[in-house]
Amino acid sequence: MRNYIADPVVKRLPAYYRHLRALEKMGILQISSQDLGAVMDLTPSQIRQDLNRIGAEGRQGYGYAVPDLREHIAHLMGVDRPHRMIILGAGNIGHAVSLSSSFPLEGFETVAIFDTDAGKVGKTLAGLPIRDISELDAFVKSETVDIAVIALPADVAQDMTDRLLALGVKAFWNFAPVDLHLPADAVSLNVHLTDGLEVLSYQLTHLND
Amino acid sequence: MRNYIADPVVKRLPAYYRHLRALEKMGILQISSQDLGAVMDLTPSQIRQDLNRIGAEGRQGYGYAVPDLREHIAHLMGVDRPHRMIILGAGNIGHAVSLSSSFPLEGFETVAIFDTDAGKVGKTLAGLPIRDISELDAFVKSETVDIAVIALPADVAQDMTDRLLALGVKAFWNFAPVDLHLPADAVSLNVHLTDGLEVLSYQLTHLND
DNA sequence: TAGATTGTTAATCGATTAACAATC
DNA sequence: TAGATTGTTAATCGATTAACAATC
Repeated sequence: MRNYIADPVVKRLPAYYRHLRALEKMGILQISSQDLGAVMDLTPSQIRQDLNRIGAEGRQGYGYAVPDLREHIAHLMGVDRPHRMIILGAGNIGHAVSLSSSFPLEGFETVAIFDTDAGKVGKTLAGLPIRDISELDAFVKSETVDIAVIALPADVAQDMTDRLLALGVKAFWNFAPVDLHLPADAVSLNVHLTDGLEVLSYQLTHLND
Repeated sequence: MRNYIADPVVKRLPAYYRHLRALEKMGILQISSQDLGAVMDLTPSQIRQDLNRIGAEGRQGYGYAVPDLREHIAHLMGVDRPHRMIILGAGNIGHAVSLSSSFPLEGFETVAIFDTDAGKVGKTLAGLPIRDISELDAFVKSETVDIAVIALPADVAQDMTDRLLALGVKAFWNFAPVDLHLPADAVSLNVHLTDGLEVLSYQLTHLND
């Protein structure tokens, strides 16, 4: 528990990762907190605090080694190993997640898709068969499942989550507009797309305040 | 500028709105900061600070009127008026946003979809024709467009945003994995779905710390 | 070596929580 | 009225920024 990293820092890690990859692709292999701050719109001080906190090391007088830092952050976030995902719900969101080409690039592989709609079951989506929900238990028991994508209506999201928890699934990427209730040994990320749109609406409405 | 509301408060508004609607649907028309805090997992103190800050009024001894409060927040966020959206890019994300039934319920209506792919142009999506990008300027000049949904690859997101800015569009809901650069009189919300997945991966990886 | 930049402590800033008088 | 709960000020907590000695 001593290597606990504060939530605001964890939430910045993907942005560090994203910018470091872009820098590396541009051939920039070393960068100071000053310059990285300019790229990411953060203060150099915050960058040094963050990187120090996550155990990354720079070189005084020179800065940070971009590839090393990127790898360090990838390992910390666990994206240097593959993650197997199942998608619950073959609606709009289920389609978009399964068809996305960017998640596999980061090691997040969709291995199964489930739905209750008899009209969808049996069809193919992103090269995978849409399975009937009755096959869920057997699938999760026989295959490794790291993350469940909840792409279901709000009223069934918690029930399905409970069922998956009972099967041992520990991580939930939730797109239903509810906040999932979880035990302490499981984690979730609630996306709430509409919430974001409402925040944008607020900002647009108050552009001239 | 004196009715400036701090960012953390603004980001909580959609959650207030969501819970207040659920409470109202359950027939709960009055609620104390104590009880609302229990529902939303916030301290009563924070709720009173927030509501006071946004100019909502409660009744000492009784609590807050749920319908009034919901309407107050809806008006503050601007979701009590319709918003017209155009979608740039008819890929996975463009499909999901256009086909979603939840955004129209909140007054966010998709009025046009554009793509560059000749194979897609002319087809119908969510009851709308997919238009060629060459029609963009004429469309935006003749119709009201409140929000542009950037559902494009990262490498063209900024260029398209600049083009829309020149046409007078002020709000951007960006799903491309880049941070848009905007003038001070425009607003954007960057969704970064992959970032969320990476945070989830971090939490899953460090479940036992 | 001299200059640049980190690592880290101290200062500041802002958000959250606590407390309680006002009042419904 | 008495009890409950707001509105609001004060205290606390935590995150960000500043500063600078250490050192590459």
